[in-house]
Amino acid sequence: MAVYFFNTLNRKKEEFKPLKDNEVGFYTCGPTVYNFAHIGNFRAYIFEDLLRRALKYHGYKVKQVMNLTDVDDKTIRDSQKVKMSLNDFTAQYKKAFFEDLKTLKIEAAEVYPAATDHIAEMIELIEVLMEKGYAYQASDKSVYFSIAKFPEYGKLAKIDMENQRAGVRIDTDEYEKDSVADFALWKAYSEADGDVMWDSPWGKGRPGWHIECSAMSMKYLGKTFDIHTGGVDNMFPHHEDEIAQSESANGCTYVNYWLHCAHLIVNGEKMSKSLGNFFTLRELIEKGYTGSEIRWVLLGTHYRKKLNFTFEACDQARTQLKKFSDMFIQLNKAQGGAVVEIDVLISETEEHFKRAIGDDLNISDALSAVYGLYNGVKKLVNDNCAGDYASLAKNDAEKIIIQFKRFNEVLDCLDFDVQEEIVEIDDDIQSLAEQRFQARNNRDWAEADRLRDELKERGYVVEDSKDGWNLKKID
RNA sequence: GGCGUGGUGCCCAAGUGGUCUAAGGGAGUGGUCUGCAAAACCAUCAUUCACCGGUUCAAAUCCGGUCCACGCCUCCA
Repeated sequence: MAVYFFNTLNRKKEEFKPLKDNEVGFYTCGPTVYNFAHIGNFRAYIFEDLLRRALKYHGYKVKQVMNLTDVDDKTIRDSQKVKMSLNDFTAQYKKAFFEDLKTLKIEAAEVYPAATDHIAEMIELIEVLMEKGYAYQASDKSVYFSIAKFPEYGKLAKIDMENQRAGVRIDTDEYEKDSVADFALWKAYSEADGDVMWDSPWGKGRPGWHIECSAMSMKYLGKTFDIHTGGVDNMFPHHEDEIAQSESANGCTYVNYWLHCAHLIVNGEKMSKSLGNFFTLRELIEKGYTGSEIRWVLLGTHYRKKLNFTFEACDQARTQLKKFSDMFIQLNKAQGGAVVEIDVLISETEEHFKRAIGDDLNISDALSAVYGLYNGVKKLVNDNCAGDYASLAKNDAEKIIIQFKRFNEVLDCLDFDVQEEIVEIDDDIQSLAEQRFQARNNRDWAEADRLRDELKERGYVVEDSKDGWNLKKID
């Protein structure tokens, strides 16, 4: 089954053809480790996780590389603020990042190269650019890439440098450059960098931002590779600069497919600290949401569409995921002999799902396939088993669960091991419920309702069932 | 100023020339069940796709214009 992606390079959906038959190499711009990642960041990482799982679902072997930017203005600035070494400072956020990935069940990439471990590779690449005449050292000792030497500059972001607003980015430091848009490959050491510096053929300093991605992707994926992803904001200048550097140095296409995800907004507004709508994953977990619920929300909107994050959506996620868990609990009870025609439903929804995620990661359509199975199963059980899952044949129930697990290879939000809620309940609550049960049996409705209200006040909801009652704690 | 994206029911959200009187979810409504509830289940829920024109046998989907929202052009995913 063919896979299609919307390629930013020409703004069209294209059939995906990897360099190697069965293997896909892709590079995803990772975090700058100067703080806890926020949900906007995770929108991008979830998108990339969906990409890798969709590729695997379609039978590809994947090699994903995600960089960790552990040296730049922000990491240096903030490590100095707290008087920590750059390494110690970034180490704590790297650790936090990996913990967060686990919370959101984002699959581990094959390689997580850190910029500071690849200074030598970056220097090597800059040397090639110097030799080939694409780079120059300015009077401020920094090394810049000359975009005038790369006529295709702007092809990704569709930016025509002639028409750009002149002046906005010129500050006093930048007069050294031949052209304002030239970007730094190597930044000469300045006092503000403290003890952060490396030796290079151009003197002490540190790498520019863009060069790490070019150097590290080349090392782990080759000079040309299949897919490169990131947030839309990375399109320009970051990815444009990567293309310029890499293609100038290597003389070949850098990346075949560029995929960019749209931003996340919160309650319709851009997420920002001043609006008070800025959330890290950790804050949401503290509010009581689970990783699966947040994953479901972040996964649920197509990656090229702005995702409006709301608490309402998180609550909906809880409701939706619970529906699936409830069905799994029921399916696990199957032990009857009723055989239902399940195979067609399974193969249809499987095909639907696979086609959808292969169609530029159309998650909405894919989820409709999942609900197709869900609703189809309910209908079969209603029609053939009078709604009683216990009378369903165990073998059929297992087939259904296997298919949901198959979907879960991509979604990874469904929980198959939920037990029916057994709440630890105090004896006095238990006895209130008991008394109410007795009152009901005695048809003393007034007393029964009074006891129900009392239980409610104490935080429990009573649900009557055929042969007794259930107590549920109110959240 | 330049470039780009998007406006689909109460909310979220697919569909991008005919199977669309528009998928799916949430909420709502009606019903079954129940002493009443809750839960569960069943049913129902846009002749319409921001607006105005045009192309076409046929448009939510293509073209032009208008309005609105947003992003990038300032190392923020």
